[in-house]
Amino acid sequence: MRSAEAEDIGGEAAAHAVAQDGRPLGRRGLRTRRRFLDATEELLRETGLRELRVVDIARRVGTSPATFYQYFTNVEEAVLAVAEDATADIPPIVEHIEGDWAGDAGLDRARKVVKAFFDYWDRHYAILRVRNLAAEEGDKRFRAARMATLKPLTDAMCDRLQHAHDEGWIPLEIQPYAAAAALVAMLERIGAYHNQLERTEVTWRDMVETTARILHQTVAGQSA
Amino acid sequence: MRSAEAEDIGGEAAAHAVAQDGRPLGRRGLRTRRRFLDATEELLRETGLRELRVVDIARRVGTSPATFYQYFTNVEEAVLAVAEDATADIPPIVEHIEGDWAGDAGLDRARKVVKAFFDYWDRHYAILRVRNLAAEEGDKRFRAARMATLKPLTDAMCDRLQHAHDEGWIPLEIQPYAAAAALVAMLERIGAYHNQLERTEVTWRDMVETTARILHQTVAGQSA
DNA sequence: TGTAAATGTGACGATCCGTCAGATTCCAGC
DNA sequence: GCTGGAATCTGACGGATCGTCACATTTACA
Repeated sequence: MRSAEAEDIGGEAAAHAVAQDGRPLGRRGLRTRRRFLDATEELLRETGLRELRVVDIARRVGTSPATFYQYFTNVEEAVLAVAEDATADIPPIVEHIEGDWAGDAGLDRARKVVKAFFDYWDRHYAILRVRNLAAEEGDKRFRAARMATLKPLTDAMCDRLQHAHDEGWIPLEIQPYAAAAALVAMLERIGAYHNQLERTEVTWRDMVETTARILHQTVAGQSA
Repeated sequence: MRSAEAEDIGGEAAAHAVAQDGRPLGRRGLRTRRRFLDATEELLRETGLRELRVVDIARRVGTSPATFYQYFTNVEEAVLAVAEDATADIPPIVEHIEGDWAGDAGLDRARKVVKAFFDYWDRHYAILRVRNLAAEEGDKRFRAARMATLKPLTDAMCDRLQHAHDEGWIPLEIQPYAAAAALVAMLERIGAYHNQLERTEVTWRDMVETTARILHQTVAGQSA
């Protein structure tokens, strides 16, 4: 439910959003921009990246393609803006990571992290997978957007691994930053397709519990 | 180096390859088809998925777009064929997984697996990331292609985890299939961007060693 | 209410898609 | 080596999307 006063028109970027000619956007402009972004994400869920057409986005918003180009130079830019919005939901997950990972409390912490991460991907899967592809294809803006979400997670995880080192919980051959990256990579990939894995043999609960245990074992090692 | 006698024109699929009207392909046709596939993969490396144009593929092969459509109904189908070819390099990795994972020998086995997996991704990254996107976007053919490469790996890994269970190396709460999927997911994701992680702080060797240890710890647990 | 800024659009040339009829190349059999 | 039919290739075309521009409409506010 949105009120007219506190209308949600997007994250950081939207506040400074400008039209293609550089002028700052007014109330109506911001609303239109947001509708384009919503339509972009919807179409990304419904059809694939390659089938994403400016015409379709404009049609869904009920406007003409020409209008679209007043807000974005091309589809990629709209997709990028959607991707940047997804960064806003990361801080709560980081908070779950910070704290004590020792023993059973740590295992429970691991479960919370995994659940939060799965939930995050379930909400944003359409844009996240596209963002990651673009990042891997070398687009610097998308790479920066991915970094903005993964760095806080990796840093927090790295911090815990460093602590585990100091406590002697895990072997010295495990490089904290490398391990943090590996664990985040695991979470990211499973987040992307855990729903495809869940069948009769493997349930959502199995995936969460097992992933949490791998995570905990790696971060807390012999702490129990 | 290719001889005229034993010309490599592609994997399984190519042998049964037919033109769009159903006729089987002759010698020249198979060669042309292979050139289209090579050009497709090259362009996938050089430009992105969204920029992949039939015109460009045809131009690179030195033929007209019309010719392309005699071999494939659209770009997706050519991309799919390239993806299916990449399955051929999987068996050697599976062989590395099979065997005893206990103790230091197991750790060494883990290293071999990680190296082999990284190498596999380095060779095929362009097509693999596109294949995975298409699979996640719901395309059944791409999903099947991914399954064809990941299932042997996951099954082999699952087998080792089951064995670890039986030996009491790892806790019962770790579900073998779920854990196998998680580990393969980790390998896949790190394979996709380990080169972006490797900087002054983290070297290729760090990534291999750390990933191998996470892998070994999860598969062999307290076996040492 | 009037006016300037903000926002939206029709129309257009360029490019790509996918198809088809017809041209060109290959090769087996004479 | 010649030839007819099969295999392969292509020019040309209608349809669709892209991205741009000059101009129309709406909004904000004095």
